[in-house]
Amino acid sequence: MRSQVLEVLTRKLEARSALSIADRGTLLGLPITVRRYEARKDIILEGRHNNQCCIVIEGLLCRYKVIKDGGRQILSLHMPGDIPDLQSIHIDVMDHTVGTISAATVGFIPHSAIKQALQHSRELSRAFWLEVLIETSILRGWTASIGKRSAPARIAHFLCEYITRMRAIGLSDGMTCVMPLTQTEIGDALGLSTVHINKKLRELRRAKLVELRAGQLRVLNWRELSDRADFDPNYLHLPLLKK
Amino acid sequence: MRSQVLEVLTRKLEARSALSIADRGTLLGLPITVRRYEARKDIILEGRHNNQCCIVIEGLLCRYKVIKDGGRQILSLHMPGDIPDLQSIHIDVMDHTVGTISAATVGFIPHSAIKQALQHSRELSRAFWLEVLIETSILRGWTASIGKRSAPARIAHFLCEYITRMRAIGLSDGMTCVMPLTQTEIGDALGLSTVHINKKLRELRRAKLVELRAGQLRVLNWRELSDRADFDPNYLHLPLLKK
DNA sequence: CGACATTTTGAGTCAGCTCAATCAGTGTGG
DNA sequence: CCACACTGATTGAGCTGACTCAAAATGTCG
Repeated sequence: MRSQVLEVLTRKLEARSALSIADRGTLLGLPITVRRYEARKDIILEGRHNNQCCIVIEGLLCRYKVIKDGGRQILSLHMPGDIPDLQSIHIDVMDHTVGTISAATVGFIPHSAIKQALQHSRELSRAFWLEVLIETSILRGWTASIGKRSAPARIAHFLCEYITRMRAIGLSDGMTCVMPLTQTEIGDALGLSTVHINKKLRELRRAKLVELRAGQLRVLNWRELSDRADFDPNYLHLPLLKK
Repeated sequence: MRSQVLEVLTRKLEARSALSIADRGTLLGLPITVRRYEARKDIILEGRHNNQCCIVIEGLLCRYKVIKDGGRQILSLHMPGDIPDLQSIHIDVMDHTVGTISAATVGFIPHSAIKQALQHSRELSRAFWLEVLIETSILRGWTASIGKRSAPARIAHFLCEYITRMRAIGLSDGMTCVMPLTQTEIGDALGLSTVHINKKLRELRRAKLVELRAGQLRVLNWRELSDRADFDPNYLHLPLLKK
């Protein structure tokens, strides 16, 4: 059970990095505490200190900031295998909150254990670095999208990115996947109002590009959708994405 | 001359991390090539590979992405001591472009030399990590600002952040500093049009909060400006900023 | 079935955009 | 020293994408 949990992390890292048997062993030997969270619960609050990292086992997490008079801005989504607060190893005060979108199973690993593991393996250290750097690249993608894309393009881009990431971890066939965000949450992620999300989503639906119902996303016309989105998966730095 | 150049980096890192004499020596021994760039020139292009990191010696750099039909989004500003493309050590293809805002002096250090230095010192490695993580934190601040703040608050926040960062590296007294961005560039950074920047900037000027002329920024009423901006410097993770 | 969350739709408003000049500062050549 | 060129700042006049408010419809779950 415990090792099944760490298996998720191992698989994630191995998708991009070549780990030795020893590295694998180190990972699987990490001390981990598992907790279950309901949907829409905070896990780590902005302003708090933190002496462990959380890793998504199952479900969807997000990071967000609350802006005065402006509601909240979701900054990232985190899927199984992700470590949303890896930065807390070196930065002691959280500058944002980590919470759940859907109900989720989350593992906690003490900083001390992670630091020790990283000191013992150069390759493991590189693998963790890489995950952080790719997350940052995705964040840059979001920033550019929010800053410069029209609402329809922004929504289309979001959907393309979401399903591409889900596919990369084996949770989608590239056409269909689970999508637990409400329209309000999509708005919080894209810097748009709920009502506007709804209206533009309807247009995408009417144009037979996507379906989004009951927490299921289905892409009907990838070509056209990714075209409207100006979607280029380069920034996701995926390993062997044959497309 | 060469060591003066690396001095900028050393000072930056030492502001946040305690480096040993040996670490200092390692830094000052890094092989570096110095180049001078004119204002508004690209240094590393999106899509390219990269086998060295650039470090800002003097002047202002930025990173940006170009969005189809949407112009460009500036993703970050880089001041002396910053290493804008540190992520290229582990990610081989650039997902954005690095270029100059003002004329700038830039140093280039081969990846191989940096990797070697980081392998030899745990503290140095931590110091470089930290710089990357803080830059990411600043990026999150931008994302939230672009996504959720009104244009006036966004501009005020940008100015607060800019002068605070300049002050942290000794290039401002907290009230005045050099500000080489044109209004178009401020717009590119904030996801706003040039015209709108101009109009909202005028309001800040009329309210006697700031002056911004001839490449000089002067804050006349910090209290009110930072209040309108909802500015909380926590996310800059500055070391000993007494404020 | 009832309570609650989420989605959908309509109507009206406004922040921020585009287009189009004009003005100001700086540099260049004669 | 002046005319010209060029870049950046400013201003005015609409226009519209996205917002807010409000209500109805639909879905979910104990």
